[in-house]
Amino acid sequence: MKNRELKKAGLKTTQPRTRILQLLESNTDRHLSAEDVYRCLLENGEDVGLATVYRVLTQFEAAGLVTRHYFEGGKLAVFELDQGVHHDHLMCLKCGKIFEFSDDLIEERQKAIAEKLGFEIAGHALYLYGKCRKENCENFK
Amino acid sequence: MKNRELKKAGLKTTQPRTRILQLLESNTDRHLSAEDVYRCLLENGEDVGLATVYRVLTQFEAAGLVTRHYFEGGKLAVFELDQGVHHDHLMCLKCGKIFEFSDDLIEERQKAIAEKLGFEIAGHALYLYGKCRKENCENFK
DNA sequence: ATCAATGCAAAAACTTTGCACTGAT
DNA sequence: ATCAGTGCAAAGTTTTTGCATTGAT
Repeated sequence: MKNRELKKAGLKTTQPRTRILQLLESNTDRHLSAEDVYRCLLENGEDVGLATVYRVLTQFEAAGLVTRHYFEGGKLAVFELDQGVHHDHLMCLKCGKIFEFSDDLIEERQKAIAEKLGFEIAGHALYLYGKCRKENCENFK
Repeated sequence: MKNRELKKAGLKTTQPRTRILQLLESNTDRHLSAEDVYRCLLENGEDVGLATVYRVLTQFEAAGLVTRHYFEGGKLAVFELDQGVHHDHLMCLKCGKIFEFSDDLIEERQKAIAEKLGFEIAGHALYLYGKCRKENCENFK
């Protein structure tokens, strides 16, 4: 099924691409940076280059397979497997955990606002930042 | 009045800081990167270093005078003078122009969502991306 | 066999830091 | 006179690119 997705995107089924897709699939609850992906693969004995990870993730993004996020604090981008369902993000500044949510009302309002301004929306990103409940909150690494 | 703001932030009134604040004040409709600020100052015959621009902008941010944004496409951060009124951003992917808006309903929903998840909101960012009306739309530089 | 894809190393892009000098009080 | 603030150059981070080699069809 990975192969199918790659094929559909016009990408040859290579080892790095398959492995990266697998990794993202088994980490749908996390958002990984290119460096994260690279390290994970190395730890699993895969022999990839960081440049390839960047290239592959960029290709995946172009193919609509993954979404790239720039969270507050900017710097490194993180990637998330796109599972078809749109959602926004809520990030704990203390432990870095990311929660996802979706709100029809907000989506509607966004559309209305854009329309009023004569804008054709191509994408949008809503990030909330805060502190999650202590019980669930681990310390930021 | 610039001096007052700087004093209030515990920052000495120096030439670079005053100039940068002035520049931001006369560009409230644009969002400038550190590089932008640097170039503008050089063009106006000011003799500043890029490092100083970064330092000053970071200090301004810490003092709550400016807000740093990481727009899609990430990479370079842009800065906006904080004029007290919260607002969200709508960016034209074609010409780079930024429109500001604010919607009470969206704000409310955000609060409600965070509350439901037991989250204490510290900040949030809503960015819409799209294409603005042709008539107003200049080409991206 | 072919040509896309990879790994490595080098470069690029953006930002921060060290340090000796300058400037505001 | 003092010590924060500055400019410059060097270093740090994250990401991209060039090129010879490898690998999928």
